[in-house]
Amino acid sequence: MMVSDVWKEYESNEISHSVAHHLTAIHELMDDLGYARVSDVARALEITRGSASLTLKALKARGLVVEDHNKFLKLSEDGRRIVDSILAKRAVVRKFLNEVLKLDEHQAEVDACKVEHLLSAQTGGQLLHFVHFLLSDDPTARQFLAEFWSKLDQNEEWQWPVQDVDQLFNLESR
Amino acid sequence: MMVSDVWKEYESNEISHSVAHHLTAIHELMDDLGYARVSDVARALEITRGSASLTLKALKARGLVVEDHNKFLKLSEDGRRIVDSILAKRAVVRKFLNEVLKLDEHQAEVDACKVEHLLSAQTGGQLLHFVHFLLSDDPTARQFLAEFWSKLDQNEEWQWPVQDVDQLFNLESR
DNA sequence: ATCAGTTGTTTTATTAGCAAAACATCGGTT
DNA sequence: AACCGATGTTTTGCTAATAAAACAACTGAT
Repeated sequence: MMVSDVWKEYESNEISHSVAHHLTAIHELMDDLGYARVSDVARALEITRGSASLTLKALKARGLVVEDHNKFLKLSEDGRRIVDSILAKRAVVRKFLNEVLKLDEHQAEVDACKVEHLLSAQTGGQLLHFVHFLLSDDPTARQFLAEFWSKLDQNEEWQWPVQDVDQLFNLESR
Repeated sequence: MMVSDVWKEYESNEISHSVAHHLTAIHELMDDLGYARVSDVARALEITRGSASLTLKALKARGLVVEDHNKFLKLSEDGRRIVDSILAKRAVVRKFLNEVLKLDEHQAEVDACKVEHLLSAQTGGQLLHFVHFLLSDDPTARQFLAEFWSKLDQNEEWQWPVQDVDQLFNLESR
């Protein structure tokens, strides 16, 4: 409880969803085209050039994006660091949702995209360790996954959403 | 790839972070006080009464909140369903982050709060199955967790953020 | 050289979510 | 009756993120 302490930290996120995607768009455009201009970012994100222009101006002011002598954009060192951390989290979450929880690729992609910029570095790192071990060839991990997946194929024990998750765990986890 | 297809689904979320917390605040106030008025919600969320009044008016219009003859609020059937699904996701995510990944409680609470309203029902359900089995007394699950935790205590093999997560998995998972 | 298309910017407007302040309405004290 | 405090609403203003439209500048083809 004490909900009020926690929930406002949401906004305190320095990287909004929009900013995250403007930055990653630049990164991917550099990979794909070798360059990234305002229009390229706008096209990639399917927003107007005007909107992209404004957002990118702000990102230049924040020092996350730098502009060429000819309006070519690239990520600053800080921007690159942010993109790295976002892409790493997205990849790990997507892998977990798709390859462990067996959600279809689109759903995994969408959910990963929604949360990628919200997870702390701590969380991302721990999740990476976890998924890495889980998907390794360690026999214990393999056996665990096999058992989990076979359980998945059996019946649905609860209807979602479960009313009291904590109670569900307490009743059966001992 | 085809980033543009996916990333805009973020906004298409019918339940915003703010709305999620207005609804759950009503739910918790009903539990704690037995009633929920505009002022109570505002206090719980630490926002002004004016802001809460506007948001709650919109929620009444959307049919998620209903108002007593004397300004007392409660959740509609739809509102209750939404709160149930949000709270279930929050509980499962928090449990996973805290009890499996061993993140401290505050971090787990904050991250769970950030993503609770973003995960699909599918994802929430699958994650519940996973965490439930993982924390059960199944010997395979127990052994797997024990091995994972012992690995955690050892050294950090990578520096976060990892540049290419997929490559990390490909190199070692076979 | 002109004309068309692309590009980048700016201005205006919209929406969600907040604060702040003014206002009205109760309910109880005194 | 007069006052005080709590409550609910409305109005005004702010910021982030968008669209839409107007505009200027450059590019290339003819």
